[in-house]
Amino acid sequence: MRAALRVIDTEGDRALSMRRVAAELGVYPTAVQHHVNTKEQLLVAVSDAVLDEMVMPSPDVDWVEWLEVFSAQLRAVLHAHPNVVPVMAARLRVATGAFTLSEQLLAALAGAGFTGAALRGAYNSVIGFVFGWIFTELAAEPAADEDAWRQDLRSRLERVDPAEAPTLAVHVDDLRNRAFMMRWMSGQSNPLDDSFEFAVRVMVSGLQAQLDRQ
Amino acid sequence: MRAALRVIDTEGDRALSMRRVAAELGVYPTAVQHHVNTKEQLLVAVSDAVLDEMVMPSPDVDWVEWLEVFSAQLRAVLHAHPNVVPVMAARLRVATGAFTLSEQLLAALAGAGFTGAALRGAYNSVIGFVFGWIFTELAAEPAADEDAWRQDLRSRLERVDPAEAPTLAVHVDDLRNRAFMMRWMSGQSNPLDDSFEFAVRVMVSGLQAQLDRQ
DNA sequence: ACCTGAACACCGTTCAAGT
DNA sequence: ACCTGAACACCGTTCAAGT
Repeated sequence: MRAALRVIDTEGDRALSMRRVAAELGVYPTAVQHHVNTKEQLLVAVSDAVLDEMVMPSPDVDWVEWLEVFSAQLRAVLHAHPNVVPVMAARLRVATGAFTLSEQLLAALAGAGFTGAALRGAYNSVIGFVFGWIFTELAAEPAADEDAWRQDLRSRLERVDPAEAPTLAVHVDDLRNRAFMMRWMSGQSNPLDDSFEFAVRVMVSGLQAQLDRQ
Repeated sequence: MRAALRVIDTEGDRALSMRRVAAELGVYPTAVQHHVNTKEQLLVAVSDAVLDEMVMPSPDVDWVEWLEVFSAQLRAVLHAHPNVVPVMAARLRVATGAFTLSEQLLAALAGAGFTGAALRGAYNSVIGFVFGWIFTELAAEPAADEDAWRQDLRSRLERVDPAEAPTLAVHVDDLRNRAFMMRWMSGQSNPLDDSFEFAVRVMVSGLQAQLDRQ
C-alpha cells in the first residue's frame, strides 16, 4: 500500500492508522480493511515494499566485495525509510515472500566455500548482523516533547565520573552521540557511517577466519 | 513497573495498555498515569528493567572469553523476556541511564588493545551485532490466527524451484525454520543456538583480525 | 469487487475533584 | 503524594447495506 508508506515516511510509525490511511486516500476507514484485512498485514506489506527496493550486488564479484556492497545497499534502503525500520525489526513475517535475497546471499557464501552447518551459520550471521546492526542504528527517537531526556543524557556525558566509569571517562569524547547507548539522536539524523564500515570489516574478516579453520 | 512486565511477559506486547496495567493493580487507569506520565515512558522503564537483569562477565577473564560470556548472558536475559524484545528494539531511549554495561564493555575492548576510532568501532560492532542479532532472532510471531501464513511458508519451502533458487534448493533441508527469512517460528519457541554461537565466533575472530592489522 | 455508514469495545490522555 | 471519576478524541474491527 503506497499511501501507508507515504504516511509512515512523512509522519512516523506512531501516526499510521487504518483511518489515517483511509483519509490519505479520501475513502472510508472500512474501505481500507477491504483491501488489507488487518493492520498487521498492512505493516508487513509496507516492510516488504521497502525491502523490495533493495538492489542486490552482482553475483560476479568476489564474495568479500559482494558482502560489502550488500551491506551498504541494505543500509541505504533502510536509511531511505527510517520510520519503517522499527516496524520491520519487530516482526518475523517480513521478507518471507520471495526467496531472492536469501538465494543470492546463499550463493555468495557457498561460492566463498561455506557448506552444511557453516553455510547456515554464515548466512544467519550476515542477516542477523547487518539487519540487526542497522535496526539498532535506526531505533526510533522519543517523541518530540521529550528533550528533557536528551538534555539529561548530554549533561551526564559531559561529566562522567572517572571513579565510576574510568574507561568511559577517558574515551567519552570519541563516543558522545556516536556510540550505542550514548546517543540522543537516532541514525536517521546522526548516521554512524564509520562504525558501520568497521563492523562490516569485522564481519567479513570473521567469516574469512571461519573459512580458514575449515 | 513490575505489573507491566508481568502483563507483557504473559500476554504479549500487543496486550499491554495503561488500562490493562491499572486493572492488574486493581486501580483506576489514571492512577497509573500519575506514576509514569506516558505509555512511552512505561515501555522504556520495562525495557530497562529487563536489561537490569543482565549479569556482566568478570573483568578478570581474557577479552575473548569476556565477549563470549557477555553475548551468552545477554541472550539469556532477552530470551527470558522475549515479548519485551520487539519493544526494546524499536526505541533509542533504552539503557541510557547508567553506563555500567558500556563501561565494562569498553574496558574489555580497551584491555584487548583497541584505542581511538577502533575502540568506538569495536564497541559499536559488539553492541550492534549482539543486540541486533538477538533482536532479529526474537522478532514477534504473527498473531495466533495467521497460521495460513505459516502453512504457506512451510509448503513453499517444501518445493523450492531449483531453476529459480538453485543454491537454496540444495541446502533447504539445513535451513528450513532454522534460518532468518525462512522461519515460521520465532526464537522464543525455536532458538537458533548453534547459529548464535557461530555468529559470536565470527564477531570475535573478526575483532581479532582488526587488532592484528593495527 | 468495492465502498458506505453505523456501531462496538477499547485506547491514551486531560482535567477537576477528592483524601 | 496519590487516587477517583467523567470526559475527549482516537483507534481497529464487525456487520449490514448499497452499487
